[in-house]
Amino acid sequence: MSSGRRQQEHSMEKTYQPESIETRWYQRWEEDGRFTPSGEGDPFAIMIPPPNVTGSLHMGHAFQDTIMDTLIRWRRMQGRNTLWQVGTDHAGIATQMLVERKIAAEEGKTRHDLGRDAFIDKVWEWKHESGGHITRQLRRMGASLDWSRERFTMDDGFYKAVQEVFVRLYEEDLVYRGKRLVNWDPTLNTAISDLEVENRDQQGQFWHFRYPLADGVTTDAGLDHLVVATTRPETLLGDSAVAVNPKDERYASLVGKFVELPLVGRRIPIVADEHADMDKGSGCVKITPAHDFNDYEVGKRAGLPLINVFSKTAHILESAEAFDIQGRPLGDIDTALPAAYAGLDRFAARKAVVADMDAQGLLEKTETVNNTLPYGDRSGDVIEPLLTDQWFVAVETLAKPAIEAVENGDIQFVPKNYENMYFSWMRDLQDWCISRQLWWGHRIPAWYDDEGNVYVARTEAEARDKHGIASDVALTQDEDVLDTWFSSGLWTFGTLGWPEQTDELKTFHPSSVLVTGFDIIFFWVARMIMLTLKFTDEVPFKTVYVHGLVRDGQGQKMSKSKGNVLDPIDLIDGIDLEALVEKRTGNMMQPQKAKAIAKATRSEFPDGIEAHGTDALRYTFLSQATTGRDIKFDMGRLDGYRNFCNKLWNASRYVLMNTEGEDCGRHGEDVELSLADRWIEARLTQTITQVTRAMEEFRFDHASQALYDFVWNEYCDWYVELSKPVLWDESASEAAKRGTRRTLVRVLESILRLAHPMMPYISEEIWQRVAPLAGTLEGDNDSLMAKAWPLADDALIDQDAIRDIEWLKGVIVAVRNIRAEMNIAPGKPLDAVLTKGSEADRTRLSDNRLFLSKLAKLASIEWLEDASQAPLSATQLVGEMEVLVPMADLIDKDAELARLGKEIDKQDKLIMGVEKKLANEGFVAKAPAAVIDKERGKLEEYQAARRVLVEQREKIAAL
RNA sequence: AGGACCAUAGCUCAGUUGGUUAGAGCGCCACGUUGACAUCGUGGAGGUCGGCGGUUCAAAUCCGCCUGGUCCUACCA
Repeated sequence: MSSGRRQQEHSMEKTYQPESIETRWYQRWEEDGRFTPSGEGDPFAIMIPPPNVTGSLHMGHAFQDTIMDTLIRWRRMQGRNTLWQVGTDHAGIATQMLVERKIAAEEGKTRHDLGRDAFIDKVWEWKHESGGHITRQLRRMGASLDWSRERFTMDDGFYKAVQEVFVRLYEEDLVYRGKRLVNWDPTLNTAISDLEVENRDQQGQFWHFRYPLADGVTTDAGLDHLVVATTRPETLLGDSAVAVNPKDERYASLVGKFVELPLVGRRIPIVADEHADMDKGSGCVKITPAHDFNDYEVGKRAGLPLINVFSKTAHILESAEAFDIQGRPLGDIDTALPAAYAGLDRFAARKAVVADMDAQGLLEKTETVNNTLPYGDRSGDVIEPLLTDQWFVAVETLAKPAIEAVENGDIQFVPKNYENMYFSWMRDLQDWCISRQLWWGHRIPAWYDDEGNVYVARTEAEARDKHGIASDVALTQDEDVLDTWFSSGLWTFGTLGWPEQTDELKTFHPSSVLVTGFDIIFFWVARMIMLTLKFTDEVPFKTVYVHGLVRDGQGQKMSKSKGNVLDPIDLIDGIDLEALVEKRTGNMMQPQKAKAIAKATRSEFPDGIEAHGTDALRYTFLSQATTGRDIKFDMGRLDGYRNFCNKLWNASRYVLMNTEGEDCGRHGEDVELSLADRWIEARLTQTITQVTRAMEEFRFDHASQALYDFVWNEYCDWYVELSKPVLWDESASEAAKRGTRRTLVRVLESILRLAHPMMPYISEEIWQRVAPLAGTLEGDNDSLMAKAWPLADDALIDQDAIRDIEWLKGVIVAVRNIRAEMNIAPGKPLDAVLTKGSEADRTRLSDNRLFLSKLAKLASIEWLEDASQAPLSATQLVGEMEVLVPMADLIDKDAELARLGKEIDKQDKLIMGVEKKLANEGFVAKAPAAVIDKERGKLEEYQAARRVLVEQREKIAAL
């Protein structure tokens, strides 16, 4: 039998020590192949949003992975054929930049120094070196991912899938190439998508320029010029018109006339276009179709030439380039630019243009305005709209079914309001620019001959074959790579072997749930839906669970520059203060902030961060996982759930100490179940129902809360205490002891099952010790992971037991209250008397005498038939019944009178409230009978309580 | 400018279809080392549910307006 792995310490540490068990269990599960699909049951699949291959785990990942793992473990226990697909993303720009920085630092070289092939080799090298980092961290989180199926968005299979999709889209005219205005990052020298642009507010200058009218024309007001305003004077060089609103009578006579473009001397027309806003400035606007998205549209409508004046690095060209709206070069336009500007970068050119306009008396005025500027979210550089050759996906036909899939409920968002966000974006979708001028990524499968003809095919050979191109004709492949989201858009089916029709694809697609952040709905979710519907005729997933951002305790976004980043691994393992400060201040982009960050860190974490263990971290995330809103990570809760782990651990210690080596009735021996036994089974059943329902509704906060309450407030606080008198009292029968041991063990075993999806490590560790006693361990290598999720059997809900225990608790709490109020030592044995109760109360007393005296620390407890015989006592009410602790000599008369007065006032208020309600005719006439009865019941209850207090007051006053 | 979400105890948050004496954890106060646990136990204090108005017999809950906050989209020539 016991292979070394089965052997365990039989004694448990006094406090829970997560670090000693977590890694061990993860390795064991992985070795035993417990993360692979069982092949039985209904399929349940989650595809992990692939993290950047060279990244490291941040709080957002940890949160997201906890939710996915909880869902996966839960469904696995329910007997589903469960796949959690793992993989990483090549993350084009991010990874390329990272490696570029690395070789700049280490070798002082740029990627151009190395050349494309050598550079890409370096990236692969880096991938192999660092790619395991995040997957190791995922393992620390306990994520039960199927590592045997790990994928990468640039592995061979994905390469095939990407080529296939691109080629098929091209063949259906859904991918096209064209010279279009795109968001251009002059630092990275690549196009980026709208989504990668971050708009930032700032103050800018607003220059008003005079554009002289040509041919001696004057305005109605008699001026020889028009005034246009701009925040980007350098684009003047590329103006191809001035627009006025067609309804603007001031300029009606000028439409069709010309202005002479200052500095350049080009004659440009005055056109009428709705884009010009009559109420803004002069009502005239300069039109630069090659450098502004709105102007591009005006240019399209008015048939204007596109005049590009920028290089790819946003420097002024020696002479401009002119194209028509289709991107064809135009020969008949004067493209000369003033030599003085050639080679200036855009900001220097701006200064120069302003200065020159001013010098010529053409600068009417300068204002300071607030405006927003587009920045590249990777480079931080100002984005320039630039005319370049790019590949696009025509999204209109793809968007339609993608919208319908959500409309008709094939895909559901949780929470639902994100559907609106999705619709509003999808209804107004621009064609998706998918080419990037990068080296790291899927190279576009298009080849060109010397004449510039393009051939799209899966391989060069196929291109030659298909188009009959002789082998002596040189073909060169497109230099560009595809947007990372193009390949990750294929994630749900690409990971399952598409384009092959694999068994996995048939079994696990569509996947069940996508767990993702709202910030990625446009980037990823929408594109996945479009591409997946197109190529599989299936939705990629049935449910999208959208979670919020993990922020710090103050609600700030976590960022390196703010110095408020928490590393999930540090929360698990702990970190000392110096290491934490170093981590937060080392290697900063803005070193001047280091001092303040170090100070803030020292004050927030004077002793560093203690180890909390993975389960406590997971539980914290789950308890804070309110759907769809950001979470402020609460260190206090993390401590609290670490304590919860310890509580569970110690309750288990108690159970083991009292059951190991004892008869727990696991072979069907006779048992006698106590009231407490029946009660805890009933409450367990209710808890199973609650937790299961919460999981079904994705309310992990409710699930974790229900379990926490049950474990701490019911099982530990009451049931364990109630088990002690039975186990430790000599008079209890063997059958009763056996019944209690069996219940202790069985309920704990069920608790561990309920806890497992949320807290996999501690539950497994304890389960291994408890399962033999419960008789649920099957074989040496058994695991809680493989056990069934508990089913609620409503027949076990014994309402009488629940009522009786509530009564018992009531009496015990009443005595404790008396102790506290009278300032009596907790350990001092008291005599108690019950009176004014019903027959049922009397029976309960005789049935529970033992429990009452033990838990309330009573020397005696008696039933008094005639309440008028009661000695002077401290009194508490349990329903109608009074709990009395005789104590004539101990009462502080004045203090007690004051206290009773306050209590009576309190009851008076309650009584008045209810009486008022009942006196309200509208209420009596319209409220449902049940509500009215309830109010009447309350009234009686309050009045009874008041009577007791008044009697008591009279007695004491008479002393 | 349009839209979304949020505002409940000192802090972080629950509060299902309107009917509770409005809850939990942490923190705070008092007492306490009884044989699972001081990462603990017992008891307690603390909220006019952001403001105003409306619907209703009844509003933390539904509606409108306002204030404050977070975010998204668009625009800023």
